[in-house]
Amino acid sequence: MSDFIIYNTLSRSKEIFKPLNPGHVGMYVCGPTVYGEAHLGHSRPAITFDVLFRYLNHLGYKVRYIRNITDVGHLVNDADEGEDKIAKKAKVEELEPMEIVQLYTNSYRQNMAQLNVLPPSIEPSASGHIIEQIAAVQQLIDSGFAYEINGSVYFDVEKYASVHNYGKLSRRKIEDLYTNTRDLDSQNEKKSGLDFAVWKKASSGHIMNWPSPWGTGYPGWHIECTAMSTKYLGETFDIHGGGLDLLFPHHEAEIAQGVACFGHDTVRYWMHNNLITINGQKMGKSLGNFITLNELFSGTHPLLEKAYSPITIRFFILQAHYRSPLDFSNEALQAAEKGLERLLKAVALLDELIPSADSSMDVGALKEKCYAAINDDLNTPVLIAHLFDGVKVINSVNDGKASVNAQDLVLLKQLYHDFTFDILGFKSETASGGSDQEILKKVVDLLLNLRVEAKKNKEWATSDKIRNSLTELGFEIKDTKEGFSWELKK
RNA sequence: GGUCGGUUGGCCGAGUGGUCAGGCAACGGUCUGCAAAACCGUCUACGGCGGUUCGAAUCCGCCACCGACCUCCA
Repeated sequence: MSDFIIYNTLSRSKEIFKPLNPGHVGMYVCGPTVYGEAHLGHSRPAITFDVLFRYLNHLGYKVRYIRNITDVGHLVNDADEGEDKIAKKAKVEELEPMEIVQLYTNSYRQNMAQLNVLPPSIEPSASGHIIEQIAAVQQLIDSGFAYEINGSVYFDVEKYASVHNYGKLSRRKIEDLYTNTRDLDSQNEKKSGLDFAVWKKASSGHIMNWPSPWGTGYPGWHIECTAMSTKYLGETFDIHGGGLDLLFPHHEAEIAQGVACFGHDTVRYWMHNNLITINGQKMGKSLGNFITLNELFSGTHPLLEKAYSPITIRFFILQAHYRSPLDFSNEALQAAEKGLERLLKAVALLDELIPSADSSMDVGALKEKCYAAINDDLNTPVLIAHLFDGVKVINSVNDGKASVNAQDLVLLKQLYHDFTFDILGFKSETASGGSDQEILKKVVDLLLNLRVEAKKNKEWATSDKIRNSLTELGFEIKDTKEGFSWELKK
């Protein structure tokens, strides 16, 4: 089998993945800031790195996957200078900040479960790691790369850049940054406009704050990831993932903080997923064009023609490569919905195929192609294309136009089970179980048996009325040699 | 303004020097009482201009357009 290759943003090239400790992988992915409902944009990194997590598990690695919950410290923009996002929302709704945090954390987890995103190994929250963050800030001060002014602590970018390469991840030159940095009021006390806060003094109206050696305040924007990733994964770990929008300044700052603390890089492979656009424009809270996952699942948003199931969203996202931009449209979502249905139907059909003596398909070659695709920097669109090639064969076997022997059928089932469900994380969403369902099945079977009788007697009007009425109610009726088959469409 | 990325058929979206991407839609056929589903077939594109090459969507140059980051954002 080919090597597993990952595109490392740091080197801007594809590299063979070799974990630091054989058999084990440590990965850290930037999670959500829980001050609002999860939206379409949140689904892409979650799903991308879920597939990575699943695939590494499939390869037999023991993976520790950390995805944080940011519940403190991110500043809002100019409108509310220096105010904590969570605290701001709390005032508006007159709730305790931690109530907001809990509400949206629960909501996020529920949405992730709907998308069939596996829970990470550890989901640490920033508010639960204040002590570690204070320790990290102290370490930065001790190393000489951070300084305290008026109860706030800032990272000294200029000093860092004189010894290390600041900007190596985002490929920014420090001189360019100087000329392009805006002067914000709050930056007055900083030595340089490039410096960023690692600890911020709490203003009078700031609800979320903690005591520290520098007075009452809250952690800076980037320190939580440094503190929590190294706490759980060590000073050096394998993979750090996140959205492309976090490349600068967030991940650049993380690198600087890590190097300043430990004297060496902490991350071996940096991975960044591209963003989802809507009509060619990025989604953003400030642009007001973002669609929440709950709106997507229920179809309640002016931009949506209908509801789209969570697994349809998952399929839509994985049909594009994670490093390519992906544009949202109803047409594309509906195409994804039908494609997914076609794939899942064929996989279900595998259990009904009757093996023959000979085989007209090469399962081994298909398997090799599938692994080659996923091994090439998680090329899920090519992987899915290969799976569709197999779908054609599966359907042909069912039609008696191709054949598969018993041995190949076993291999084929294993292949589709591994890739469709275990690695890509798709699943069938048709309703199942429950006594209501059983009754429903009996009633529909009864009606369709009546229809079979009508057909026998060539009473086409009756037969069509039964089928058309059921179709109107959302059933799909198919006549087969044995009689009929049906399913209830969503 | 700086830095980086993109422009592929009706739509989405792979692909990096010659050979089928794939899905959706459309059209024709097989099957069917008629359908549906499935299968077979058709639709063969690569922003513009120039260059390199026997050969370029793929490499190089220029131009146009779009986007991202530089400011909280997945």
